[in-house]
Amino acid sequence: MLGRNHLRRKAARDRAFQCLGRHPFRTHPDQRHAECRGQRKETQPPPCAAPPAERECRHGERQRRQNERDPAAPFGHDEPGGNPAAKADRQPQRQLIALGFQPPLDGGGNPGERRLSPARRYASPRSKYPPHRRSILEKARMGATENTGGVVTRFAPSPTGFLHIGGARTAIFNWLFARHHGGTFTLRIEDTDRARSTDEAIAAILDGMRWLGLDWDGDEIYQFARANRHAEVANELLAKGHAYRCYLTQQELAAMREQAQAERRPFRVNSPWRDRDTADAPEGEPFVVRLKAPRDGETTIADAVQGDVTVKNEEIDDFVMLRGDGTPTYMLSVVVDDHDMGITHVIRGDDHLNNAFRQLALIEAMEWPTPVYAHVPLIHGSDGAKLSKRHGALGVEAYRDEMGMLPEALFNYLLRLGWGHGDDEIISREQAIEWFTLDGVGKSPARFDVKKLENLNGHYIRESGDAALADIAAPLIAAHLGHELHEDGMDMLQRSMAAIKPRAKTIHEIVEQAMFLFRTRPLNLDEKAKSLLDSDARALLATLLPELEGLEEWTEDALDTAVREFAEAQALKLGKVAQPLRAALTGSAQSPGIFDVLVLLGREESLARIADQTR
RNA sequence: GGCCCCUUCGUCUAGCGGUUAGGACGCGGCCCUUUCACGGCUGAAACACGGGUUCGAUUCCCGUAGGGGUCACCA
Repeated sequence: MLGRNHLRRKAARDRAFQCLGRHPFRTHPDQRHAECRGQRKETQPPPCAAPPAERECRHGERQRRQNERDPAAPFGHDEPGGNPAAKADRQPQRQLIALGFQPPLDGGGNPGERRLSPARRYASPRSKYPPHRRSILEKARMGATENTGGVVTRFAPSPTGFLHIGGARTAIFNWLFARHHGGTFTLRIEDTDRARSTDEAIAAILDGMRWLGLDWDGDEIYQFARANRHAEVANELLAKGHAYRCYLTQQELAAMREQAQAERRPFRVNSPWRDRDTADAPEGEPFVVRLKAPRDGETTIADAVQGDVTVKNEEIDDFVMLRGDGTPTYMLSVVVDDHDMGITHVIRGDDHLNNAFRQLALIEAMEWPTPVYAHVPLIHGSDGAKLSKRHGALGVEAYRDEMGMLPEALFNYLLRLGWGHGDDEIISREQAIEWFTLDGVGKSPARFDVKKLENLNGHYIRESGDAALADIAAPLIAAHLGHELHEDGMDMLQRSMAAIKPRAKTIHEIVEQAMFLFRTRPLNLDEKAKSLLDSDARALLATLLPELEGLEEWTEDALDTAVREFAEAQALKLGKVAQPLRAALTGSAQSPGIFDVLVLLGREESLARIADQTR
């Protein structure tokens, strides 16, 4: 798996870092121009080929800024404070962000269908600031970015469902990468699909993020709120001749598609409007705005995970940027937002790899700097099929609520799924931040393995504090009992954790195993407990009972001694006494150590439960 | 179907031209033991296949097979 892939990936990474001017070893300026990410071949000279004086090479531009800051800066932590010149250089970007927060387009979307509350379009649910103040906040936030490690990542879920396991892992990778480099991790809600986006999904995603401890910098950004800005870019492209109005109808498109299929050749939108004179445009007819994607040559992306990926430009179609109703499509929105937010590293699912080429065409048309791409392989179900909503892809809250997982466990498991650091398995959040780099990410898809997750969860349960576990378990126990736990109940639950923890892989197992503490007499015995308590056993307990009643102190040591001496006197193995005792005390054949049980239950309750079984 | 990507134990992975191919989960055995766990020891278990390159390929190159992704006025 490694070998060639590894080397290719490494080469791609090296190049990527060179373009950012931050490669740890090869920092000679001339070398950095040799190969650039996402360069186009043949159609035009490589972006860095021309001397910067004649042609503004954006890579050179970024390069120069970098050098101005600190030519000898070490990798990754090179711009605290920045320098005024560099700062001024980036100013325009931040103003774009500010501009972006305007009311959406008039008539955009379909008003009747809108399911988001108006406020939601402008601000996060927790933001108490009206739209007009957001720009100020944004400026402050982006200003903060200047003082970090220069790395800016984003997690960009679309709120059409819960935060599923694949999205959670993408979020973790983005978060880790930003934190590792002392950079900025942003969250952007891609709610441009008005029909499918819901407030519930947004709440679930934010909730899941917080539960996993993935804190994002600044307020989350709502993409739909920036529709005006997206349209603005499309119009700019139109003005520059990099885009065109396409009057092709859905029917015409469908016909073209069918024909291509009939002739058994790949379908690609080949709009007659691409090169038509604007004067020919039909008056008042609806149109979409398409990007004029390059048609000759090929494009190579130096992906930080996948290595060099090359696609012929003829494969890239003139995708739609503005719909018939004037609203922006996802393809436009991501690129504009990523640019305006200053995203340096786009870490996302493999399924976007093909999109990256389209997006790159747009980026190049705008002459914007290219981010580093890192496309991580998808997670598959245990049977190797793609994880989908109806196929085992649960929301993270299901892992918490239905499967009883701890966030630490899910975090650790997801981190290890598709990423490795030598033989390390148990990795704390802190350790992960220290270790996480993109070259640890594998290229092949991983299968989800619940058993391993559970094992990890067991580990983190054992590591957890008794009070914390009791707090998580208490409401679940209360739900079973039908009433809240009293103070002494909570106390007993917490004290029982030391004995229960090593036996549980999930929170539900903790609850299950703690239930015996709260059952009321006379206990219901399960099948195994019943067979344990045959008449001999009951007689034995009857003999043992006065011994225990006579004990001066009810401690583990005292009980241990008493029961062992009793067993010896009866010429029985300890197990012969302990098992009936366990059945009588817990109603089950398995429980924590019997002396733990006796102590936890207390003298009165223990003796009463034993007595119940001797009658 | 076109294009793109992937392929080491059942699963997650280590491996960076010479290794008895390592670890973890799971599975089997043993030990510990009052049950169940925890813990300790231990066993079975993998380089998809075929060609090259090389003194030597799990590792580099090319095919084949299998798997995945993507081909919207969805994101």
